Amino acid sequence: MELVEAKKKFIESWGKLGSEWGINRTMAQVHALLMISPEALTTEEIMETLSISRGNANMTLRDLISWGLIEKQHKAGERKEYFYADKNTWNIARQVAKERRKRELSPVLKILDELKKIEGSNTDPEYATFKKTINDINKLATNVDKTLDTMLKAEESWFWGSIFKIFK
Amino acid sequence: MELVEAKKKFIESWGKLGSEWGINRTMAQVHALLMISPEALTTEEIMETLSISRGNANMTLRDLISWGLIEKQHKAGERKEYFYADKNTWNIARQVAKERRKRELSPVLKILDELKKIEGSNTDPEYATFKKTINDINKLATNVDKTLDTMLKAEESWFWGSIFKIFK
DNA sequence: TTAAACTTTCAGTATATACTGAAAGTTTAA
DNA sequence: TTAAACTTTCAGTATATACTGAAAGTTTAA
Repeated sequence: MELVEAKKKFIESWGKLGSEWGINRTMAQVHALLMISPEALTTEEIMETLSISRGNANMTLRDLISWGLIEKQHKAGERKEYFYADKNTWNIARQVAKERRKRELSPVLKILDELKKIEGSNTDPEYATFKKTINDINKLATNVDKTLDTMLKAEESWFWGSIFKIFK
Repeated sequence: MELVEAKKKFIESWGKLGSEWGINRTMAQVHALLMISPEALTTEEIMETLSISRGNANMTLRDLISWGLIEKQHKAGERKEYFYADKNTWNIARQVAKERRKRELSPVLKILDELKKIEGSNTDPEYATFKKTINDINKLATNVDKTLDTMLKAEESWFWGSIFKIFK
């Protein structure tokens, strides 16, 4: 396999994985492209490489910036904006975890907290089952939340070292 | 908040969370409904409660079964099929992790493995960056894979106990 | 066997999501 | 100021995804 072909395959796979995880395919592809690009790229170059429109490229790049996955760069004496992706995989994973926690896990935790307060009689099976399920999900979600919190603060080698020390 | 209202809210939230994670909203809602239902339900009851068509209900239920999240039950002397959801949250989490690992993580690992083999010169920045990114992602993905493997075999209390012992 | 009671399929349609491309907006240099 | 070189917006459209509902299929009981 040629490098050019391998790049294509990587971009394609990353896009597919993204779409399976609720991330816009194009966004994942642009991210993939920038991750394997040694230099920052312009909107123009991204549009051309991935065959997408200017509008799409612009929106997607802004989105990636809001996810903290890429950054704008300015080159001296140039008008164009360049886009550069952090290539440290651990940072990427942490960044994604951080954003998803904020955008998705936190709101759910808030709702679970409210739902925990519902009153009723445990002799009512409807109530008992609801109560138990909500409590269990809440416990799990809280544990995940705490683990993510630790992960966000952790160094990669320490994190995996700790995990594997226990899990062996 | 009344129990009825709380149930609605839970089903709605679960559906939203699902759709954010690449799971069909209706599928997540049906699962939510069954999770808070003390008794197994018929297709008919599910259709009515969630206002969905027979076709949709049927497909969704089959999907949930293929994810290992619900099961068919037969009641003596009845023609109808009943659907029942495992209510153990840890089992649910494990089951979802297991399926997503099989469906999504494994294929990616396979592709990364291929892409790792690409040959080239490290003096070529295009090659060097590609190589490094692929290797890093591969390492991370492998670690995640191993951790999931442990999780799949683990008891809930042991798992979280171990995690928090280290993370404090 | 038949027919009632169910489940499954799938063509057609609706809905949600993503994308285009041109127009409007902004910035910079002269 | 002007105009060239860019970026942003967004109405209109395309595409992907989900859903409906009726017809076909299956199972069971008598």
